[in-house]
Order: sequence, then C-alpha cells, then structure tokens
Amino acid sequence: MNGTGTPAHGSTGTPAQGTARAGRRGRPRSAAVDTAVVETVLRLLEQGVTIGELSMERIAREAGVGKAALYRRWAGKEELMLDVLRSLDDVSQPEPPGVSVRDDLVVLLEFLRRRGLAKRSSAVLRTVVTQVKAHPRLWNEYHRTVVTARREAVFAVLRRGMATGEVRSDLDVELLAELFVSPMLTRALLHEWEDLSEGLAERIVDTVLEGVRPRERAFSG
Amino acid sequence: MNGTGTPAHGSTGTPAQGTARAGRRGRPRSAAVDTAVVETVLRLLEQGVTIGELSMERIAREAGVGKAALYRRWAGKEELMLDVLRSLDDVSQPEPPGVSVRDDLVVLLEFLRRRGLAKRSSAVLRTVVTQVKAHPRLWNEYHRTVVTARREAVFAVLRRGMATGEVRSDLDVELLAELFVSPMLTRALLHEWEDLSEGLAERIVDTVLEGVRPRERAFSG
DNA sequence: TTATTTCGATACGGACCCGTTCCGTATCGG
DNA sequence: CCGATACGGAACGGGTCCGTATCGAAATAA
Repeated sequence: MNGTGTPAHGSTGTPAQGTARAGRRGRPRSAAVDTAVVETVLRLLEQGVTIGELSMERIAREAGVGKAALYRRWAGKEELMLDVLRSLDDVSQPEPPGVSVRDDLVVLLEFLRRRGLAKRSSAVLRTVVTQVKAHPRLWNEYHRTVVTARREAVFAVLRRGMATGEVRSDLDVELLAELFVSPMLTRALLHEWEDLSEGLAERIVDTVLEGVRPRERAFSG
Repeated sequence: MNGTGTPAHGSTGTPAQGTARAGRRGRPRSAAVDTAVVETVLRLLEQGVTIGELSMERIAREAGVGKAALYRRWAGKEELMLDVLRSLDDVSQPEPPGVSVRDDLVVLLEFLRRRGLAKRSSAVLRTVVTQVKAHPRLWNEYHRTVVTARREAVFAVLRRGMATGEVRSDLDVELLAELFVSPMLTRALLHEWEDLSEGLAERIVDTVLEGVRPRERAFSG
C-alpha cells in the first residue's frame, strides 16, 4: 500500500535521525532536510504563527523542501511538532551546586529566567508553550518529557533544605516549589511585556524565604 | 458597496446588543441568535476545540444559525471571539472587606481558585485563556479589559498593607503581587491535573507572608 | 553498472473554508 | 397593507490544505 515499503517514520523515538542508517540500499536521507524543517517551524512559531496556521504544505514551502520529503519522515503534523518540541530540550538544566538551598534555588530560577530571555527561546518558548498547551497530546508529551524533570530538581533541593533545617518542614513540597517557581514562570510565559530583569531570581528566592510580613528584627546567623 | 447599507457590526463596543435598537425599521435581530452563538463557541472551546479549528462555517452549523446571521453581527472570527471573551467577564471580582491584608488577599485568591473550579469556567478558562494567549490581538484585548483590573485590586491591598505596616515596604509591589497570585494562577491555568484544593488560598497567603525560612520563634502580636 | 532510495517539483481529487448572494419566510415600524 | 430588515438554508467562486502519486535527477550499495 505504502509506496515506500517499510515506512520507518523516524518520529517517535529518536528525534529526526534522518541520516543514513547502516545497510540501507539507496540514496541516504539528507540531514539537511531534517534541520531545515525543524528550523523553519521554529522560525515561524517565533514569528507568532499559530500551530493552526501551520500546514504541512506551508512548512514544506518555507523550508524549500518537497512535501514528499516531509511525509517520508513524519506521519503528519502532530508527529512533526513532537520532534520540534524535543529539539528544544537539548539544553539541559544546570546541576545545582548544593552549597545552600538559597543558592541552589537561585541557580534553578536563574536558568528559567535566562531561558525566558534567550534569543531562540524567548518568543519560541512563549509561543510554542502557549501553542502546545492548546493541543492536549502535544502538551502531555512535553510535560512528561521536560517539565517533570525540572520539578523534581526543585523538589530535591527543597527536601534537602528541610533536612538541614534551612526550610520549614511543615509545608507541602509541591506547594513550596510553586511559590518559588511560578512567579518566574508567570513572568516568562504570561506577562511577556514584563521584564525578566537582572537579579529577579535572587529577589524571588530571598523574598519567599524571608516572608512578606515584616520580621521583628530577626537575626539570621 | 456593502449590500447591508450601514453595516453597524455590533462587535466593538457593546458586547452583542443584537436586539432591536430604537427607531429601527424592519424585523429586529433575535437575541436568541447572539446567545446561541456565544454559548456554542464556549461549548466547543470547553470540549477542547482549538481556535484554529473553529470556523465561522462550523460555528454557524453547530449553533443552528445561518452564516448570514453571523456576518450580519461580526465582521469575522476575530470580532466574534472578542465578544465571546467579554461574555466571560460578567462575574466581577469581590470587593475585599478591608479588615486585614491577610484576609483581603485570601479573598482575592479564593476568587481565583473558585473561578478555576467553576463548572463553566474550569475548562473554558483553561482552554480559552490558553487559546487566546496564542492570538496576540485577542490576548491584548483580554488583558487590557480583565487582567489589569484584577492586578490593580491586589496592588491596592498591598499598598494599604505597606501603609499599616502589615507588609514590608521595601519590596516592589508588582513582584509582591506576583508572589501571591502566580502560584494560584499556575495551578489554575498550567497544572490542570493538580487540584485547587480547599484552603489553598489561605496556605499560599500565609506561607508567603510568613516566609519559608524557619522563624526563630517570632511573636506575631 | 544496476538496483534502490532519496531529492525538489508538480499535479491530483477531495475536503473544508471564506465572504457574498440569493431564496422563501417571518416580524417589525409606519 | 407595505417597505424594510431579520431568519435559516443553500449555493456561489476562489482559495488552502491534505495525503498520495509521479516525474527526472542525484546519490548510494552491491
């Protein structure tokens, strides 16, 4: 039925390994096609194009690629978008140094801040995350792959802080994590016009740690 | 040029006042059409339909309404969506009682929590906000109309708290507001699987006020 | 060389959509 | 009653998209 014989859509699993696989007979797939397509989709999303406005036809056109080359690799738009999403996660979260909970949290939040500012990520993250959230299947995949790992890192830091007494241990870890993370997320994803200014991570962490109610001249040492 | 003479698209300005305007000559517009259309769009969005998948044709079909009736009221999908958005804002935010900053913040956050749980709002808010965020023009309008007012209410409470000494006055009001609001927003909009459990507003407000670092036996009176 | 697979390009039929226009009917003001 | 405007329904021409197929050329393995 399928003219290509064994389809072998590269989508699920390895993210676009289109280049020649061992013992393949004919002309190998061009890696340039894979990158051109992914880059094009990212560029379009950066420019504010909606996923709904993205068609396989348009992607092929703007990438300078034949439609056949697309369908040879991905079964449809959804499969393609999944690979595009995965291509955003190559930059890994920094390992928190582990000296103090305060500094570790700053490191993790600073990563989010810089990510929200990064040339490639800024618009893409805003747009892609927004767009992807609108498509349950894509969002589930993104969350399962990326978000969960980040949350776990924060949990670990907080649990360590509870053990060392740097953090109150009478609170729910998940809620605690959100107190630190969500202000940064909100600015990065929801309030695009607000600035992710220098030192924001420190201010958030310190304020949440210290509390908003005035302290009655408490010594911290 | 336009067959309808003076078009008078009701969209911008009054949100769907389609019923008869004074001194109109012919058959008045049916209010049933307006409500049927808006309700249908909300229902579809609740069911997870993307804005991109919403066509005027489909809206008319599912609402049991002629396309002409749509184009008689709205110039296009965007204008229609704006009116749908406006229809979500009829439920107004409660006025904070003004006894204590802590209780006022709880009231405001509790409103967000209940809104996130409400039968009609839950899926609609999640879906609509997500969808609308993906369309800059719609998002700007929504933000200008709704979000700003809510933020100002929080600002007012916090400024009052700074004056009465209930809140540290050495902090940026906007950042402060986000420390309280964004955890609730994150749960309501981003983490749909998490629960907006009873007492969440109180826990957020109290924890942010008190701080996450263990207090050294501080008296609060 | 030969068989195979890829490439970009182009075309196809079928589906859906857009915004407009026209029906026949219903409902209002004058 | 009559002119005007509304209604739902159906059709229009023009467009985009989908997924598949076919083309000649290029690139590889056997």
